[in-house]
Amino acid sequence: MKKNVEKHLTLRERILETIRDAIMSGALKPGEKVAEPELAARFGISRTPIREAFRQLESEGYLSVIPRKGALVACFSAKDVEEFYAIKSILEGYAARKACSLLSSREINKLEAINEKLREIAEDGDVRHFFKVHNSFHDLFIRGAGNEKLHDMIAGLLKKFQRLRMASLSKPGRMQISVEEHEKIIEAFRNRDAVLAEMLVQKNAEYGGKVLIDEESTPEAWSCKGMDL
Amino acid sequence: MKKNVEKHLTLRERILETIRDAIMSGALKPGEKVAEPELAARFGISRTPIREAFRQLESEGYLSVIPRKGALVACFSAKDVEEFYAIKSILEGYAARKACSLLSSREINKLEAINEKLREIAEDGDVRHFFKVHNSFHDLFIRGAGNEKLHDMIAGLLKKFQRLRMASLSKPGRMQISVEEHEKIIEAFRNRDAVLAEMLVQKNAEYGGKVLIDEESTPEAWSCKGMDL
DNA sequence: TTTATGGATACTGTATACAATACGGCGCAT
DNA sequence: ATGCGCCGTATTGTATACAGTATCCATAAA
Repeated sequence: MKKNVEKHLTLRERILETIRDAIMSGALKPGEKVAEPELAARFGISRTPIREAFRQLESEGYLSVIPRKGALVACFSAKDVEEFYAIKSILEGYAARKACSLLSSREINKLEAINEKLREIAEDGDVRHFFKVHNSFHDLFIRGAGNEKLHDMIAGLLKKFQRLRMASLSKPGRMQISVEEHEKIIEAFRNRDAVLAEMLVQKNAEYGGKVLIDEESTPEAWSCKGMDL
Repeated sequence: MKKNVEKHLTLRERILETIRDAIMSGALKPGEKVAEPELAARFGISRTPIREAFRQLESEGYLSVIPRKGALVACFSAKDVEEFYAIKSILEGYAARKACSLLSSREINKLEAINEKLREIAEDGDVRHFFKVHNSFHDLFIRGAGNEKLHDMIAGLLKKFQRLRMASLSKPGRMQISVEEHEKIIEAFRNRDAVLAEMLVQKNAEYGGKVLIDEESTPEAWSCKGMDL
């Protein structure tokens, strides 16, 4: 669309995106082995860029690389999920508190518009689309906190756990609840009630986590229970 | 000492540590170019492991790699510093709040012991030693929050900004103040006053940042003002 | 004197070749 | 039949070779 100019991506960068997308989308499943020669053959390139991409994916937490054994797609334990949502809750809550006094009314209107769109999408039941727009909602007020590093940090976390959050939003009625919660959050922003905004966002995040954890005992898609590793 | 058995580190892992240490210690200065061939020659190895280490260091934020140009040691802007300490404050504060109800009295005693040691070291004025023990103090109660991911996240952040924190602790009187603040934090832990503990830890972190930022205008060691890049 | 241009040089990006190690299967002994 | 050990194969770790591009400097023109 707009970035067609930048065709000078290195192979490493492209393969990095490709693998990361495959992991996020679930095409590569947790616990699954990812072999260099196979990928090299599949994409018709040498192992070198693939290995370098592996190193980045390892640092980002998408792969677990065991020296001289190979790379596995990272798994989540129930504890990981719990911890993730706790951290998400804290960071997003803080972002909301800060954003409360920084957001322009124009931006708050934008949030309102996004949420109305979400309401429509929720009725259609298109989870993937909902997810995308939902992200833009959170992105907007998190950016609004004026702390880039915080924004990047949250974005990185969310990306890594994308599959989980998608699963959370897929639970019946979850999308509608989300829209209503957003409504309250927007109201808090309008009233410049930082304490309330922080609290609401925290609860919102925590709820997302609970939805997943309460359903434990079912062997969720993200777990690796009983895998040999 | 205990892990001498594990001599089978890959070259990549060793070079990774070496470069990271060089950056953290300041041997490689912010903005400085890091060339692959030079390192390869210096350590008598090929470029391959070095390049892979670069990819990890890039993901960890130690290097800025510009495609087809090379790698530079990452710089900090005043905004970076500000944002860093804001995030540190939030995360450590939360850790303290959680730890408050989870720490055993045995662990609180340990904190007390560490702080007494810090008091002694502060009198000697050995900043490096103080820094090390100081880290173990924070590490203890952050682990005490029972959230591993949170601990790893904070540890990663701190590592990246190690030079800054060292600079902060080096300011005259800073070590003594730190010891006194720790004393109050321990007291809050003993009284299981989670709200107070969180507040104190937050203030403690914020203060560390202020010390650095207030001294701006002086071209600090971590800044890259006026560099060509 | 300043700027533009061209080529030499050096570095990055990628491929390939080689070395070292882990895995799996087969045979043998108990 | 089962367990142990050896060997072949496959995969990872590292080195090297080669291609493409950016940088630097010298030379020439304005």
